[in-house]
Amino acid sequence: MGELGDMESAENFREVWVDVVLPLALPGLLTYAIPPEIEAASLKPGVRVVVPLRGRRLYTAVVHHIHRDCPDYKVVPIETVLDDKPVVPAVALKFWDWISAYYMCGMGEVALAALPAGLRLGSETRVELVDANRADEELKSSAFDVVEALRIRGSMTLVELGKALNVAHPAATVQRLIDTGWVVSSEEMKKVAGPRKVTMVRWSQRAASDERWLSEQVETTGLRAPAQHALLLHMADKMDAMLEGRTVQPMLGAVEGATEQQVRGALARLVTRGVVVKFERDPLAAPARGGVHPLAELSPAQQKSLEQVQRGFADNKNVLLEGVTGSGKTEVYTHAIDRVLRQGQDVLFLVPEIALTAQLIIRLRKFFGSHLEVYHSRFSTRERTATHRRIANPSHDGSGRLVIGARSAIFLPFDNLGLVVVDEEHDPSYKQQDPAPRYQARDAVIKLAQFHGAQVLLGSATPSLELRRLAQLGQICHVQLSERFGGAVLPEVRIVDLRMHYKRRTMEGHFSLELIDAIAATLAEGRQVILFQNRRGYAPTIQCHLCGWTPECERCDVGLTYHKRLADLHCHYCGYRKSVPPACPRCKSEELISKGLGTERIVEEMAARFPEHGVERMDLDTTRSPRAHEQIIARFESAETAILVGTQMVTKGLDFDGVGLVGVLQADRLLHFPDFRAFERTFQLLTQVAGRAGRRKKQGLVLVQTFDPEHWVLQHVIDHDAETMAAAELHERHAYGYPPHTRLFRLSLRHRDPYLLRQAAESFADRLRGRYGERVVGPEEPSVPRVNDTYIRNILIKLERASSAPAFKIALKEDIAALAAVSEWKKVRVVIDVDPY
DNA sequence: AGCACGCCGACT
DNA sequence: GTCGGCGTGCTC
Repeated sequence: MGELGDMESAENFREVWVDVVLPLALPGLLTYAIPPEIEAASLKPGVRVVVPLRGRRLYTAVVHHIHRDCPDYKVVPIETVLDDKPVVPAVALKFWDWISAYYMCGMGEVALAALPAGLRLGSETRVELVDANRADEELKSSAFDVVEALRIRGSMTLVELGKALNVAHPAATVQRLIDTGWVVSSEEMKKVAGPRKVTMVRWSQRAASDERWLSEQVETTGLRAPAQHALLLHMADKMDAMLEGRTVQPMLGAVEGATEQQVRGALARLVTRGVVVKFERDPLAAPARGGVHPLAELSPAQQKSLEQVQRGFADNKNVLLEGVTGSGKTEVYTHAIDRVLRQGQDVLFLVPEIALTAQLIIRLRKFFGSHLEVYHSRFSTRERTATHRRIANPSHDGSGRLVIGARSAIFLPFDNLGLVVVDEEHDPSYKQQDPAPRYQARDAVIKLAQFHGAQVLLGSATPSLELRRLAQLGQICHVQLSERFGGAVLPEVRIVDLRMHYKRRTMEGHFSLELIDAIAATLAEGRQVILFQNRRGYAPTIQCHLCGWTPECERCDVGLTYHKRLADLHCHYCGYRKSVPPACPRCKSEELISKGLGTERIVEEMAARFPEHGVERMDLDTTRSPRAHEQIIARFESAETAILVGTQMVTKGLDFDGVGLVGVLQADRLLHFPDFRAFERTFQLLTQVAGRAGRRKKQGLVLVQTFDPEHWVLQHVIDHDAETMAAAELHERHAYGYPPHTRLFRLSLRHRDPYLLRQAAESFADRLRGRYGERVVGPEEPSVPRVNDTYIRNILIKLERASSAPAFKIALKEDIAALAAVSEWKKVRVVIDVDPY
């Protein structure tokens, strides 16, 4: 840059301001001044800066843009610039803007979802005494404790003080001490978690290449040095077990029969002998590149689908791949992915829940090896930060990366995205429910891909009506893969009429004899059974046999769920728990019986009925620990478990040949769910779970128990007729003005006072009705009208797709502001959910 | 997210 | 009567 340029920037610094995104639930951006020592040119959008907030505390913020609009308030300068290179690339920042506008949430909320905690560290307040010898008689006890602690420890952070004194909020006391000149405080940034270094070991070159020499070494060591011997065996064992030829292992703290000291000594000697090599590295760094298998060969049907997909992409269209369960969509994905990776572009592979995809990850790792990254919010901060950093930097060899992740992976800092795959596109977990941004990752990713000039491949055996409609309109390309791979046939679906079985008394507990017989027959054939019930726990509740009393949550308007194993009652809304009372609190009867059916109870009934077979449960309660899910699947795969009982979890990702029968205990629970998507969802769940039965040549059987055997949705499940089902449901939705023909906005109003809330909600709905007429529904009482002592009323607005959403949103914000302008309603919270689920 | 200002219970 | 509980509001 020439002299003139320099002069210009020097001239400008006083009148340039920077707007930043703070990762906090703030409504908008905050404006800061640029101090003379910071070059305005270094403040590129997407770069992180440290800024003070409220005079003291420091926060990490992301530069949004630089501008010349002089704010009409006093601005504070930013503290420091953290990055040379944007942590959020320009495309990603544009995507943040879009999410914030579309889903009507603050940019800070987007940043909170998008940045792993390791990239948004703030400061801590550190305090120290001004004069350690000052007389302390005048101090009262809380302040005295602080001073005493500081005398012992020198200086402490507020958090440390809180822990040491066992006080939740030491800040007030400390502030008084600052005001009276006892202590001084300073802000220091929390330490940034640097790359972790762990000592790893691997075979020396000689040991790795000369197997005979190595086994000699192992043998001779055995005689006189048991610790070295054990270590060598351990290493041999571990390294053989490792995937894809990774030849490293962390140095192990404990080898059987040896102390850590002994292991260290033994290791040192093995290094001296030239058998193993020690080195340091970050265990989270991308694994060394391993042997990569060639892609699986496609069946003619798959090959044809792939070609159609590629043609759709060539037409610049996103593609919906509708493939029946077991048709091998994954193989089609891998070929499409491979092509993009070879072009040096990144691929994002979205899955509904990463925990359920161990099988998928193993398969993909086989093909893509070190190019594969996995990202999920269940991973530690450190892991997520490391992945974020790797994605923000180009790969070493210039090839594309494949990231498999759950919905939050859409916020990774891709700079050169070529393809997004959305597997099981219909799955409701793509929609984030609670903290804002309440985004639908499947929809958002279409926008993201558009910003990148990338394509989207959406796959499902039971496509959502949203995508079917887009396909009908020709806005996406619809590819069908209707043949099960390897010539397998779709299972036979049979409806079991519970009314008839109850009338004829051919029920055993919650099982019809028809289902019991089918289970027995399947087990006798040596095949396995999956039982589906959409309710975890033992039974929904307990009830007094005499007076009908049922326990309810004190803070929510909802019955408590009975968990037998823990012998207590849980509120699934606020987390409240209490133990089962010994007698009915109303009539003192001791006859409290459990009512209803959950997975826990089914397991109990099955174990009693088929004691010689393994029965296991898979639901939210049994998969809390990180590896539990994999282990349950492994036991099922090895046939150790003969009967697997579960919730939605058993409907996806279980691809085993041994399953001969799938039983659905209460289909009515799904059909009568109070939601406009209940029928669509029922069809999807039943079709998905049915797809677990009978792969390969042998046809599987699906039994669906219901009180409503003629229901049209069930009829379509029997016929495997997604097309007709969709047409009928689309027609219904059109008649009642529901998505996908309209867009929905759900306004959830919340307040502690039910009377006040009702008035505010009525008035607000009337105001909206004045503007939008019949499009406004409600206010309605939700199925759980009170959660945690806060009452809720919902208002739904059904907006035609043709009308302008941006204009609507502006008007809506005005209406909300008008509500808040009424003083007694100021405290009514309005939560907006765009495209609610 | 913090931290401050503001209304109701257990203590000098 | 005060100390202090955490319930809502604001942060450039």
